[in-house]
Amino acid sequence: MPPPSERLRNLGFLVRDVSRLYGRHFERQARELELTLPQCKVLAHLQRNEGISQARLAELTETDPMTLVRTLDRMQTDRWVERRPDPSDRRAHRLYLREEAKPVLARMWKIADQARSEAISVLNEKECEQLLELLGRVHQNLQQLDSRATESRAAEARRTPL
Amino acid sequence: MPPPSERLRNLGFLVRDVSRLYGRHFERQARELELTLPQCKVLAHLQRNEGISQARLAELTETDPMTLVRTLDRMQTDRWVERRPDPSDRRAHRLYLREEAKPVLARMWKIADQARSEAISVLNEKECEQLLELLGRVHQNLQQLDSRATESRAAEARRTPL
DNA sequence: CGTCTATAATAACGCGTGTTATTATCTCCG
DNA sequence: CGGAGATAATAACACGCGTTATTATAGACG
Repeated sequence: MPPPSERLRNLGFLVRDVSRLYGRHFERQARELELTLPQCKVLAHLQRNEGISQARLAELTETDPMTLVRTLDRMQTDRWVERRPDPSDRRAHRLYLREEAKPVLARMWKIADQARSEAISVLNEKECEQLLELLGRVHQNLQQLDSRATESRAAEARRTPL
Repeated sequence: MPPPSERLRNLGFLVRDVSRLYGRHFERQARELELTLPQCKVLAHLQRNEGISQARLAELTETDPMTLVRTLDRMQTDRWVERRPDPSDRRAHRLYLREEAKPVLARMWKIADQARSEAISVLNEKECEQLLELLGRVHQNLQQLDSRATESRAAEARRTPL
Protein backbone atom coordinates (compact mmCIF):
# COMPACT_ATOMS: atom_id res chain seq x y z
CA MET A 1 0.00 0.00 0.00
CA PRO A 2 1.52 3.32 -1.04
CA PRO A 3 1.52 6.09 1.55
CA PRO A 4 -1.69 8.14 1.47
CA SER A 5 -1.70 11.61 0.02
CA GLU A 6 -0.75 14.53 2.23
CA ARG A 7 -4.30 15.73 1.86
CA LEU A 8 -5.73 12.53 3.21
CA ARG A 9 -3.19 12.37 5.96
CA ASN A 10 -4.58 15.63 7.19
CA LEU A 11 -8.02 14.22 7.78
CA GLY A 12 -7.58 13.58 11.48
CA PHE A 13 -6.20 17.04 12.09
CA LEU A 14 -8.90 18.53 9.89
CA VAL A 15 -11.73 17.00 11.88
CA ARG A 16 -10.10 18.10 15.08
CA ASP A 17 -9.58 21.64 13.87
CA VAL A 18 -13.13 21.94 12.65
CA SER A 19 -14.35 20.72 15.99
CA ARG A 20 -12.18 23.15 17.89
CA LEU A 21 -13.06 26.10 15.71
CA TYR A 22 -16.73 25.21 15.79
CA GLY A 23 -16.71 25.06 19.57
CA ARG A 24 -14.85 28.31 19.72
CA HIS A 25 -17.30 29.97 17.39
CA PHE A 26 -20.21 28.77 19.47
CA GLU A 27 -18.72 29.69 22.82
CA ARG A 28 -17.84 33.14 21.55
CA GLN A 29 -21.53 33.77 21.08
CA ALA A 30 -22.64 31.77 24.07
CA ARG A 31 -20.49 33.85 26.32
CA GLU A 32 -23.38 35.81 27.70
CA LEU A 33 -25.01 32.55 28.72
CA GLU A 34 -22.08 31.63 30.92
CA LEU A 35 -22.30 28.14 29.51
CA THR A 36 -19.76 25.97 27.77
CA LEU A 37 -20.67 23.69 24.91
CA PRO A 38 -20.62 20.48 26.95
CA GLN A 39 -22.79 22.18 29.54
CA CYS A 40 -25.25 23.13 26.81
CA LYS A 41 -25.29 19.55 25.72
CA VAL A 42 -26.18 18.48 29.23
CA LEU A 43 -29.00 21.01 29.43
CA ALA A 44 -30.34 20.00 26.03
CA HIS A 45 -30.58 16.36 27.02
CA LEU A 46 -31.87 17.08 30.48
CA GLN A 47 -34.61 19.25 29.04
CA ARG A 48 -36.23 16.18 27.49
CA ASN A 49 -35.18 13.64 30.08
CA GLU A 50 -35.48 15.08 33.55
CA GLY A 51 -34.96 12.61 36.36
CA ILE A 52 -32.40 10.41 34.65
CA SER A 53 -29.26 9.14 36.32
CA GLN A 54 -25.74 10.34 35.65
CA ALA A 55 -24.92 7.04 34.02
CA ARG A 56 -27.84 7.40 31.62
CA LEU A 57 -26.98 11.01 30.87
CA ALA A 58 -23.43 9.94 30.16
CA GLU A 59 -24.77 7.53 27.57
CA LEU A 60 -27.05 10.09 25.98
CA THR A 61 -24.35 12.73 25.76
CA GLU A 62 -21.66 10.21 24.88
CA THR A 63 -19.56 11.59 27.70
CA ASP A 64 -17.17 9.72 29.90
CA PRO A 65 -18.97 9.28 33.25
CA MET A 66 -15.99 10.73 35.05
CA THR A 67 -16.00 13.78 32.83
CA LEU A 68 -19.69 14.19 33.46
CA VAL A 69 -19.23 14.15 37.22
CA ARG A 70 -17.00 17.18 37.00
CA THR A 71 -19.18 19.02 34.53
CA LEU A 72 -22.18 18.44 36.77
CA ASP A 73 -20.22 19.56 39.83
CA ARG A 74 -19.73 22.93 38.20
CA MET A 75 -23.23 23.13 36.87
CA GLN A 76 -24.58 22.38 40.32
CA THR A 77 -22.40 25.07 41.84
CA ASP A 78 -23.63 27.46 39.17
CA ARG A 79 -27.22 26.50 39.98
CA TRP A 80 -28.12 25.06 36.60
CA VAL A 81 -28.93 21.54 37.77
CA GLU A 82 -29.77 19.58 40.88
CA ARG A 83 -28.85 16.11 42.07
CA ARG A 84 -31.56 14.32 44.05
CA PRO A 85 -31.18 10.89 45.63
CA ASP A 86 -32.79 8.05 43.72
CA PRO A 87 -35.30 6.44 46.11
CA SER A 88 -34.91 3.03 44.49
CA ASP A 89 -31.13 2.95 44.28
CA ARG A 90 -29.04 4.46 47.00
CA ARG A 91 -25.99 4.61 44.74
CA ALA A 92 -27.63 6.71 42.08
CA HIS A 93 -28.68 10.33 41.68
CA ARG A 94 -31.53 11.71 39.65
CA LEU A 95 -30.82 14.88 37.74
CA TYR A 96 -33.14 17.85 37.42
CA LEU A 97 -32.99 21.28 35.86
CA ARG A 98 -33.35 24.12 38.31
CA GLU A 99 -36.01 26.69 37.59
CA GLU A 100 -33.31 29.28 36.96
CA ALA A 101 -32.03 27.25 34.03
CA LYS A 102 -35.25 26.95 32.08
CA PRO A 103 -35.52 30.46 30.65
CA VAL A 104 -32.02 30.14 29.24
CA LEU A 105 -32.79 27.12 27.11
CA ALA A 106 -34.57 29.06 24.39
CA ARG A 107 -31.74 31.55 24.11
CA MET A 108 -29.31 28.70 23.99
CA TRP A 109 -31.03 27.10 21.01
CA LYS A 110 -31.19 30.40 19.26
CA ILE A 111 -27.46 30.94 19.61
CA ALA A 112 -26.74 27.37 18.61
CA ASP A 113 -28.89 27.69 15.50
CA GLN A 114 -27.22 30.89 14.50
CA ALA A 115 -23.70 29.68 15.16
CA ARG A 116 -24.35 26.59 13.10
CA SER A 117 -25.92 28.39 10.21
CA GLU A 118 -22.93 30.73 10.07
CA ALA A 119 -20.53 27.83 10.22
CA ILE A 120 -22.15 25.98 7.35
CA SER A 121 -23.09 29.03 5.32
CA VAL A 122 -20.57 27.86 2.72
CA LEU A 123 -22.53 24.67 2.07
CA ASN A 124 -25.80 24.33 0.22
CA GLU A 125 -28.54 22.14 1.56
CA LYS A 126 -27.49 19.06 -0.33
CA GLU A 127 -23.87 19.36 0.68
CA CYS A 128 -24.91 19.84 4.25
CA GLU A 129 -26.94 16.69 4.08
CA GLN A 130 -23.98 14.83 2.63
CA LEU A 131 -21.70 16.07 5.36
CA LEU A 132 -24.12 14.89 8.02
CA GLU A 133 -24.43 11.54 6.36
CA LEU A 134 -20.71 10.95 5.92
CA LEU A 135 -19.82 12.11 9.40
CA GLY A 136 -22.62 10.00 10.79
CA ARG A 137 -21.22 6.89 9.20
CA VAL A 138 -17.70 7.56 10.41
CA HIS A 139 -19.08 8.31 13.84
CA GLN A 140 -20.94 5.06 14.03
CA ASN A 141 -17.88 3.20 12.87
CA LEU A 142 -15.62 4.85 15.42
CA GLN A 143 -18.11 4.06 18.14
CA GLN A 144 -17.98 0.41 17.21
CA LEU A 145 -14.19 0.40 17.16
CA ASP A 146 -14.24 2.11 20.53
CA SER A 147 -16.67 -0.19 22.22
CA ARG A 148 -14.82 -3.16 20.80
CA ALA A 149 -11.58 -1.89 22.34
CA THR A 150 -13.29 -1.12 25.64
CA GLU A 151 -14.77 -4.59 25.59
CA SER A 152 -11.47 -6.34 25.15
CA ARG A 153 -9.91 -4.25 27.90
CA ALA A 154 -12.73 -5.20 30.23
CA ALA A 155 -12.26 -8.87 29.34
CA GLU A 156 -8.55 -8.44 30.00
CA ALA A 157 -9.32 -6.96 33.42
CA ARG A 158 -11.63 -9.85 34.25
CA ARG A 159 -8.92 -12.30 33.38
CA THR A 160 -6.46 -10.50 35.69
CA PRO A 161 -8.54 -9.54 38.73
CA LEU A 162 -5.60 -8.00 40.54
CA MET B 1 -36.97 30.77 9.66
CA PRO B 2 -38.35 27.50 11.06
CA PRO B 3 -36.23 25.73 13.64
CA PRO B 4 -33.77 23.37 11.99
CA SER B 5 -34.31 19.65 12.12
CA GLU B 6 -33.09 17.70 15.12
CA ARG B 7 -30.68 15.99 12.81
CA LEU B 8 -29.14 19.22 11.69
CA ARG B 9 -29.05 20.56 15.22
CA ASN B 10 -26.81 17.67 16.07
CA LEU B 11 -24.12 18.74 13.64
CA GLY B 12 -21.98 20.55 16.18
CA PHE B 13 -22.08 17.67 18.61
CA LEU B 14 -21.49 15.23 15.78
CA VAL B 15 -18.30 16.92 14.64
CA ARG B 16 -17.09 17.09 18.19
CA ASP B 17 -17.83 13.45 18.87
CA VAL B 18 -16.12 12.33 15.71
CA SER B 19 -13.11 14.38 16.69
CA ARG B 20 -13.03 12.95 20.18
CA LEU B 21 -13.52 9.37 19.05
CA TYR B 22 -10.96 9.77 16.30
CA GLY B 23 -8.39 11.09 18.74
CA ARG B 24 -9.19 8.31 21.12
CA HIS B 25 -8.83 5.71 18.41
CA PHE B 26 -5.49 7.13 17.38
CA GLU B 27 -4.12 7.46 20.89
CA ARG B 28 -5.16 3.95 21.74
CA GLN B 29 -2.77 2.72 19.07
CA ALA B 30 -0.17 5.40 19.65
CA ARG B 31 0.12 4.41 23.26
CA GLU B 32 3.38 2.64 22.78
CA LEU B 33 4.81 5.81 21.28
CA GLU B 34 4.14 7.75 24.47
CA LEU B 35 2.87 10.57 22.30
CA THR B 36 -0.42 12.41 22.26
CA LEU B 37 -2.05 13.52 19.06
CA PRO B 38 -1.09 17.19 19.43
CA GLN B 39 2.46 16.11 20.14
CA CYS B 40 2.45 14.06 16.97
CA LYS B 41 1.25 17.10 15.12
CA VAL B 42 4.18 19.07 16.47
CA LEU B 43 6.64 16.38 15.44
CA ALA B 44 5.09 16.10 11.99
CA HIS B 45 5.48 19.80 11.33
CA LEU B 46 8.89 20.01 12.91
CA GLN B 47 10.11 17.18 10.75
CA ARG B 48 9.80 19.36 7.68
CA ASN B 49 10.53 22.72 9.30
CA GLU B 50 13.33 22.39 11.79
CA GLY B 51 14.56 25.64 13.24
CA ILE B 52 11.27 27.54 13.20
CA SER B 53 10.03 29.66 16.09
CA GLN B 54 7.21 28.78 18.45
CA ALA B 55 5.07 31.48 16.92
CA ARG B 56 5.55 30.02 13.46
CA LEU B 57 4.88 26.50 14.68
CA ALA B 58 1.73 27.76 16.34
CA GLU B 59 0.57 29.05 12.96
CA LEU B 60 1.44 25.84 11.14
CA THR B 61 -0.28 23.64 13.69
CA GLU B 62 -3.14 26.09 14.22
CA THR B 63 -2.47 25.94 17.92
CA ASP B 64 -2.88 28.70 20.43
CA PRO B 65 0.66 29.91 21.23
CA MET B 66 -0.04 29.49 24.93
CA THR B 67 -1.18 25.93 24.40
CA LEU B 68 1.94 25.26 22.38
CA VAL B 69 4.19 26.52 25.17
CA ARG B 70 2.85 23.88 27.49
CA THR B 71 2.93 21.11 24.94
CA LEU B 72 6.54 21.98 24.15
CA ASP B 73 7.40 22.11 27.83
CA ARG B 74 6.36 18.49 28.17
CA MET B 75 7.96 17.45 24.93
CA GLN B 76 11.20 19.05 26.02
CA THR B 77 11.05 17.25 29.35
CA ASP B 78 10.39 14.02 27.49
CA ARG B 79 13.37 14.73 25.25
CA TRP B 80 11.49 14.91 21.97
CA VAL B 81 12.42 18.47 21.09
CA GLU B 82 14.92 21.16 21.91
CA ARG B 83 14.61 24.93 22.24
CA ARG B 84 17.67 26.87 21.10
CA PRO B 85 18.05 30.61 21.36
CA ASP B 86 17.47 32.51 18.13
CA PRO B 87 20.70 34.42 17.44
CA SER B 88 18.85 37.20 15.63
CA ASP B 89 16.00 37.72 18.10
CA ARG B 90 16.60 37.39 21.77
CA ARG B 91 12.88 36.94 22.47
CA ALA B 92 12.50 33.93 20.23
CA HIS B 93 13.46 30.27 20.34
CA ARG B 94 14.26 27.98 17.47
CA LEU B 95 12.86 24.49 17.69
CA TYR B 96 14.68 21.29 16.80
CA LEU B 97 13.95 17.60 16.95
CA ARG B 98 16.26 15.64 19.19
CA GLU B 99 17.99 12.66 17.69
CA GLU B 100 15.96 10.38 19.94
CA ALA B 101 12.78 11.54 18.26
CA LYS B 102 13.68 10.80 14.69
CA PRO B 103 13.36 7.01 14.67
CA VAL B 104 9.85 7.35 16.06
CA LEU B 105 8.53 9.42 13.19
CA ALA B 106 8.19 6.53 10.78
CA ARG B 107 6.31 4.47 13.33
CA MET B 108 4.10 7.43 14.05
CA TRP B 109 3.06 7.78 10.41
CA LYS B 110 2.42 4.10 10.18
CA ILE B 111 0.08 4.17 13.15
CA ALA B 112 -1.60 7.32 11.89
CA ASP B 113 -2.18 5.78 8.48
CA GLN B 114 -3.63 2.67 9.97
CA ALA B 115 -5.84 4.45 12.46
CA ARG B 116 -7.21 6.64 9.70
CA SER B 117 -7.85 3.84 7.29
CA GLU B 118 -9.77 2.00 9.98
CA ALA B 119 -11.77 5.07 10.84
CA ILE B 120 -12.84 5.69 7.27
CA SER B 121 -13.16 2.07 6.24
CA VAL B 122 -16.89 2.70 5.93
CA LEU B 123 -16.34 5.24 3.15
CA ASN B 124 -15.35 4.56 -0.41
CA GLU B 125 -12.76 6.70 -2.12
CA LYS B 126 -15.20 9.12 -3.59
CA GLU B 127 -17.06 9.65 -0.33
CA CYS B 128 -13.79 10.17 1.46
CA GLU B 129 -12.88 12.81 -1.06
CA GLN B 130 -16.23 14.51 -0.55
CA LEU B 131 -15.81 14.48 3.20
CA LEU B 132 -12.41 16.10 2.91
CA GLU B 133 -13.77 18.71 0.56
CA LEU B 134 -16.79 19.62 2.66
CA LEU B 135 -14.88 19.69 5.92
CA GLY B 136 -12.20 21.76 4.24
CA ARG B 137 -14.69 24.39 3.18
CA VAL B 138 -16.27 24.58 6.62
CA HIS B 139 -12.83 24.75 8.14
CA GLN B 140 -11.80 27.64 5.98
CA ASN B 141 -15.02 29.43 6.74
CA LEU B 142 -14.65 28.97 10.49
CA GLN B 143 -11.11 30.23 10.30
CA GLN B 144 -12.30 33.39 8.66
CA LEU B 145 -15.03 33.88 11.24
CA ASP B 146 -12.46 33.29 13.94
CA SER B 147 -9.86 35.68 12.66
CA ARG B 148 -12.53 38.28 12.08
CA ALA B 149 -13.62 37.98 15.71
CA THR B 150 -10.03 38.02 16.93
CA GLU B 151 -9.46 41.10 14.83
CA SER B 152 -12.32 43.03 16.29
CA ARG B 153 -11.27 42.10 19.81
CA ALA B 154 -7.78 43.35 19.08
CA ALA B 155 -9.19 46.60 17.71
CA GLU B 156 -11.32 46.88 20.82
CA ALA B 157 -8.23 46.44 22.97
CA ARG B 158 -6.39 49.13 21.04
CA ARG B 159 -9.25 51.53 21.60
CA THR B 160 -9.16 50.82 25.35
CA PRO B 161 -5.46 50.61 26.19
CA LEU B 162 -6.10 50.01 29.87
C1' DC C 1 -27.75 -16.70 53.54
C1' DG C 2 -23.36 -15.09 52.09
C1' DT C 3 -20.13 -14.40 48.44
C1' DC C 4 -18.97 -12.65 43.96
C1' DT C 5 -19.53 -9.73 40.14
C1' DA C 6 -21.44 -5.59 38.15
C1' DT C 7 -22.72 -0.87 38.53
C1' DA C 8 -23.15 4.42 40.20
C1' DA C 9 -20.60 7.82 41.57
C1' DT C 10 -16.38 9.80 42.87
C1' DA C 11 -11.13 10.87 43.84
C1' DA C 12 -6.66 12.00 41.96
C1' DC C 13 -3.45 12.76 38.24
C1' DG C 14 -1.81 14.41 33.62
C1' DC C 15 -2.74 16.63 29.22
C1' DG C 16 -4.87 20.00 25.94
C1' DT C 17 -7.39 24.28 25.47
C1' DG C 18 -9.07 29.09 26.16
C1' DT C 19 -8.45 33.47 28.77
C1' DT C 20 -6.15 37.33 30.82
C1' DA C 21 -1.99 39.43 32.13
C1' DT C 22 3.31 40.08 32.31
C1' DT C 23 7.99 40.49 30.71
C1' DA C 24 11.40 41.13 27.44
C1' DT C 25 12.56 42.50 23.14
C1' DC C 26 11.99 44.37 18.50
C1' DT C 27 10.59 47.87 15.12
C1' DC C 28 9.14 51.79 13.33
C1' DC C 29 8.25 56.48 13.24
C1' DG C 30 8.65 61.17 14.67
C1' DC D 1 17.80 59.00 19.34
C1' DG D 2 13.72 57.81 21.93
C1' DG D 3 9.32 56.50 22.92
C1' DA D 4 4.97 53.90 21.24
C1' DG D 5 3.08 50.01 19.75
C1' DA D 6 3.70 45.20 18.09
C1' DT D 7 5.54 40.63 18.98
C1' DA D 8 7.74 36.11 21.39
C1' DA D 9 7.33 33.67 25.12
C1' DT D 10 5.51 32.75 29.53
C1' DA D 11 2.58 32.68 34.11
C1' DA D 12 -1.73 31.59 36.38
C1' DC D 13 -6.42 30.08 36.43
C1' DA D 14 -10.58 27.39 34.87
C1' DC D 15 -12.67 23.77 32.04
C1' DG D 16 -13.00 19.38 29.45
C1' DC D 17 -11.24 14.82 28.76
C1' DG D 18 -8.97 10.11 29.52
C1' DT D 19 -7.06 6.90 32.94
C1' DT D 20 -6.70 4.29 37.10
C1' DA D 21 -8.40 3.33 41.48
C1' DT D 22 -11.91 3.47 45.42
C1' DT D 23 -16.33 3.25 47.83
C1' DA D 24 -20.98 2.03 48.30
C1' DT D 25 -24.65 -0.49 46.80
C1' DA D 26 -27.29 -3.88 43.80
C1' DG D 27 -28.11 -8.23 41.77
C1' DA D 28 -27.15 -12.94 40.77
C1' DC D 29 -25.92 -17.42 42.05
C1' DG D 30 -24.45 -21.34 44.66
